[in-house]
Amino acid sequence: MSLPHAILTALLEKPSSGLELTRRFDRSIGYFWSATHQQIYRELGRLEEAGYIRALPGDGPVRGQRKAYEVLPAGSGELARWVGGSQDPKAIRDPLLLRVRAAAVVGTDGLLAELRRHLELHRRQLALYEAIEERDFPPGRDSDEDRLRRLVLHGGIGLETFWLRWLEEALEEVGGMADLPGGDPDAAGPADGAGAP
Amino acid sequence: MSLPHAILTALLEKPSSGLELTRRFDRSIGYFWSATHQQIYRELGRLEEAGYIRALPGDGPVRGQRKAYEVLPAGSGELARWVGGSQDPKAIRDPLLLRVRAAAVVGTDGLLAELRRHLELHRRQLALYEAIEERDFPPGRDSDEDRLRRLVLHGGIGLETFWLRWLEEALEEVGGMADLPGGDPDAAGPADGAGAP
DNA sequence: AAGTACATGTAACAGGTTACATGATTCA
DNA sequence: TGAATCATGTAACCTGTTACATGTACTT
Repeated sequence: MSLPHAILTALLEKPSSGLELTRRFDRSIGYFWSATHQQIYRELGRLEEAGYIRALPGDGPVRGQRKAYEVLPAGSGELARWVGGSQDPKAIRDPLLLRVRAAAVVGTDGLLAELRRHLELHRRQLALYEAIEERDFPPGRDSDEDRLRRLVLHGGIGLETFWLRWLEEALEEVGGMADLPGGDPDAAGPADGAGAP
Repeated sequence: MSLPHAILTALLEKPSSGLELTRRFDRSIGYFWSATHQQIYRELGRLEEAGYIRALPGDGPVRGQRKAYEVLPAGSGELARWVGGSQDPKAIRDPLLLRVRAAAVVGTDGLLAELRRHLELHRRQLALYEAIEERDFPPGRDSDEDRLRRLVLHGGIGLETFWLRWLEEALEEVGGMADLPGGDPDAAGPADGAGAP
């Protein structure tokens, strides 16, 4: 239940049409909650029906034509409720960690190159976030709003930094293995791997 | 497309029934790829039909009765292919970061308590991972399989550590704000927040 | 008049979540 | 025999993804 709230946030920052939102979900907000244009149009319809947003007047309901939305009081109310509510953090669900675990049973063939590729991708993403911080949050300006948005950006920076460190450790470990082919069942470690308490 | 591979990995580590798998997805593998029992049974059916796994002989197709599966050669082949393949890292999609960003426009009411709650949850999770490392990976044992599994665990430890640090920063920032009520549009920062290059 | 970019949608499907249903086994 | 537990499954729904469809505005 986060996409509607992501859209409400984006529209509060600036009333927009579906396509403008789509563009902003390719950067900005999209760095922390991505969405395709199909999702956005579907959700705009629902939000309008729920009375959270409305189409700005002056636009007939024509198909190929721009239609901009703004948030209604009920919408910002719902958003504020959501911000202050309680939501457990979601469990980790990462394919790369899973692949390393699978490599322990079927071998690391091809894994090293993939780890190097990910390292490079995360380096670029980190550089991007750091450039944004320098550009959008120069020292001196620090309204509460700015501080909160910089805090979010620091989340992104921290996550990318984590991945860089982990990938460096992974490259060292996997690089030192002689391409361990199909996992030898008799040599396997604890049956349940990183198991339970 | 990761759930089938998570199941193949779990079954290669130890042939199991659906319920046993469900239990192991509540810990162990589940720390990095969670799944409910409904997902698991659905996927077991598909994997069997695809010829990747088979039910261990000796079990009639009775409803309420235990049915254990093992991985066939085609299954470990598919898993090895998947490990060595190419998959881009997924973009960040985190509700808590999104909520902080929303707080910049609708106010931080209720946020502080939620941040504290998350801090406590992540502390516990980190302690759990550290206990597992101590228990399952004592110094001395270091087969390639063990090193890979410990590497995965270090991923979990690194992620939890990141969250702890970020939440501490967040508590300091948000704690210093006088509960900033509804966002004042005129005082808002850059229209697109942490924007684009 | 044709092509391209802009803009809004529909349809079909896969993966994940929640609620419920059914049968077998054990034990009081 | 009735309740609790183990075990497997069905159904409905929501979110996210991919492919495609339709219409407008601008340029050449």
